[in-house]
Amino acid sequence: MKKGKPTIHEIARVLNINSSTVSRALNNSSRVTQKTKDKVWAKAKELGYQRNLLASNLRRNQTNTIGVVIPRISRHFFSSTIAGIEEVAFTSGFNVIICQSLEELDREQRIVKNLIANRVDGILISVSMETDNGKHLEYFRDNNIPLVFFDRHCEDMPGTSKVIIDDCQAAYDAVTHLIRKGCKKIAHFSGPGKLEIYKNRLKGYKQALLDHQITYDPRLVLSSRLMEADGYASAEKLLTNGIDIDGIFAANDVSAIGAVKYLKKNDKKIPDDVAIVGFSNEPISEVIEPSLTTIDQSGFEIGKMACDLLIHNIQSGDNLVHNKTIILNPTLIERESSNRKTGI
Amino acid sequence: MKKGKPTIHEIARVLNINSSTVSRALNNSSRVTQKTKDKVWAKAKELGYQRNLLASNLRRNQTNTIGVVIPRISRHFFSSTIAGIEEVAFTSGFNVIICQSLEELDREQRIVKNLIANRVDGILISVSMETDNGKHLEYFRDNNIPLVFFDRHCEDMPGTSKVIIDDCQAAYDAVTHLIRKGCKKIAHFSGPGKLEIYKNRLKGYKQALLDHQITYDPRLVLSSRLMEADGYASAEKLLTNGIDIDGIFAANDVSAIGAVKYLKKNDKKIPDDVAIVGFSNEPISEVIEPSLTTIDQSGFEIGKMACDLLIHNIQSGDNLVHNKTIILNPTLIERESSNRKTGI
DNA sequence: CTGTTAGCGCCTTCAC
DNA sequence: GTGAAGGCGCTAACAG
Repeated sequence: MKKGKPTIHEIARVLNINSSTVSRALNNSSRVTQKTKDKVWAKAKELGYQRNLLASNLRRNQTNTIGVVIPRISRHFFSSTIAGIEEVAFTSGFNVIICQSLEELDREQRIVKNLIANRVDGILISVSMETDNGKHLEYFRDNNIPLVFFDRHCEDMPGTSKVIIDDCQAAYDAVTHLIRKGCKKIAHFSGPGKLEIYKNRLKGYKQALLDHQITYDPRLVLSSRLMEADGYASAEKLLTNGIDIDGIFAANDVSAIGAVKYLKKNDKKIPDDVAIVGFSNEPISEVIEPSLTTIDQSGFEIGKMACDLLIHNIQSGDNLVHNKTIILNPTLIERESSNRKTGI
Repeated sequence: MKKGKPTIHEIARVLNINSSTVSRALNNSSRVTQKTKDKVWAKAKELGYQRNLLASNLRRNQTNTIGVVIPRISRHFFSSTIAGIEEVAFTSGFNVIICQSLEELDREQRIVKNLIANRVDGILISVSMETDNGKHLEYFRDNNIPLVFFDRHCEDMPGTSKVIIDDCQAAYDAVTHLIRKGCKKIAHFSGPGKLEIYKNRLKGYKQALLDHQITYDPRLVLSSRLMEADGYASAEKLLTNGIDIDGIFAANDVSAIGAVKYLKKNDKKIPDDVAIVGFSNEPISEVIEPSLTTIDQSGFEIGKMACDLLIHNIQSGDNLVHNKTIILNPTLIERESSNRKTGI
C-alpha cells in the first residue's frame, strides 16, 4: 500500500505507455485511440486517480477560475448576485471563489492579493464601504487581467468594465414618486459617504427636490453603516426629536427595514399614506410591510450580466479593448397597500 | 516591457543572488540575513512580484485551503454558517472555497471532485437534499483528508467528524411546548425525507405525541422541498380541506414563514394562541410574526465549531484518530406576543 | 496516433 | 548564510 496519490506517470507505468498519452487520454484529446482512452480511464478509476489541478493550472498558466469579492455574503442582494454569477460561470466551465471583505478595506486588499496569487483568470468585485479608491486593483489593469465591478464601483478607475445601476436616476424617480403622492418633508436615509452609489443616490434626491421646488434640508439626511440598527436609530432620532417628516427615501434595504421596525414597534404614524421608498430586492420588504414601495434591483440579473461580461473579456483575451459599462435602470415597484395598520 | 510576470528567478537575477535565497527571504526564513531580506522585498515590490501559489502549493503539497459545500448560499442559516467558518479559517491562515450544491446531488459530486482536484486540505459539508449516502465522499476517508459534516450529515459514514444538533430532542421539546400550551392537533411541516435531520425531527415529533397520549395522525405530516411556497401550500391544504389543527411544528424556517404568510394573507386563525414552532435563526421570523417561537440553531456557532474541528484535524495530521461528533442542543425561544393581529 | 523532451514557478534537501 | 540541483504533476512542442 503506497502512500502518494497516483499520478499520470503511475498509470502510464502500469499500462506500459507514455504519460503524455495518458494526459491526452484523460483530457479526451482527439489524437488518441478510443481503445487507449478506455484503457486509461479504466486504470485511472481502478487506481483512484484524481487529477491534480494545481499542476495542470501551473503548466497551462490558467485556472478557469474567477474570483468574486463582495462585502458580505449574508446580505440578500449579494447572495442573489452570487447565484447569478455561479449560474453563468458554471455553464461556461468556470469555477468561482467567493470572498467577503466584511466591509473592511484591509481584508479586501488581502483577498485581492490572494486571488492574484492563486492566479484567477478574472475578478468580479463590489467594493467595501471603506474603499474609496482602486489602488489595490491596479495590478489587474497592469497585467491585463479582466476585472468587472458590479453595483459598488470605484470612480478612479476609468476604463474598467462595470455593471451598475443608475443610482441618481433611480433616486430621482423614488423621490419624485413620494412628492407626487404629496410628501413634502422627505427624509433620506443614506449609506456610507465614501461609496459612489450613495453619493449618486443623494444627488438624485437633491435634484428631485430642486425640480419640485422643495427646499433641501440637511437635517433630513442621515447616513448609516448599513446596519438595520442604523435605520431604526435614524427613524427614532427624527421622530423623537420632533423633526417633522412625511416620507422616507431609504437608500438601502436595511435602513428601510430598520425604519419600518421602529415605526411598527412604536406605533408611530406618518401622516401621508405613502411613506417609504427603499432600494431593495429583499423578499423581507414584502413581508414586513406590503405597501413598502421599492426600487427593485435584481441581484441575480446583475450577477449574471457582470459574469457574462467578465467571461467575455477573459475569452477575448484582451481586457482593455472590451471595456464596457452597463447601466441598469431599476424599476420602482409600488406594492398594494393591503394591511396598513401602522398608518405607514 | 516583458510579458511574463516576474518570478523569484527574475528577482534573483537582478540581485545577483540565488533564487533559493529569494525564496527563503520571501518566506521569512530565519536562515537569511535581514539585509538580504530587505533587498529582496524591496526588489519584489519594485518589480511588482506576485507569488505564484499554484507552484508553491504544488511543491509543498498543501494548499492551506478548505472547501465548504453547502446547499444554498442564500439560505440564512448557511450564510451565518459561512460567517463562522470564515472567521475561524481566517484567523488560522486558511483560505476558504465556498461552493453551493443547489440541493442537487449531481452538482455536489462535481463540486467534491473539483475540490479534490484542487487539493484542498480539508472539507466541510452540509449535504444536499438529494444526498442519501456518502459514496462520493469516500475519497476523503481513503486518503486521510479531513472531512467534517455540519448540520446535514450522512448516516452511512460512521467514523467521520460531525457537528450536528440533536434534532430529535429539539423536535421533542418543540412539540412538548405546544402540547403544554394546550395544542392537541399539531401539524408537522417536515423537510425532504432523505435527510437524516428531518427523519430525526419527525421522530421527536412522534415521541412527544406518544408521551402525551396524543394519537399520531399521518395526515398532519406534510413534507416539503424547503421552499417557502411549500409551507404556504401545506397550510393552505390543511385549512381549506377542513382538517382540524390547532398548532404547527415546522421543521424548517421556510415552511414556518410560508405558513405564516398564508395565514396572514387569508386572515385565517388558529384557535389557540400559541401556534407555530419552527427551526430557525432567520431574523425574518422576528419581523413577520414577533411571537413566533423558534428553535434557535446558531449557524454562526455551528460554522465556527465545525471549522475549528476541521482545522484541528488538518493540523494534527491524522483525520481518523480525531473523529469526533459534536451534538448541540438548540434552545427554544419563545418571543413576546406583542402584536397578535392575525390571531396566530 | 504515440513517444521524447523540456519546462511552468516554487521549495527543499544537500552541500559548502 | 547562501548556492546548486532536483522535482512536485502536468502539458505543449516537436518528432516520428
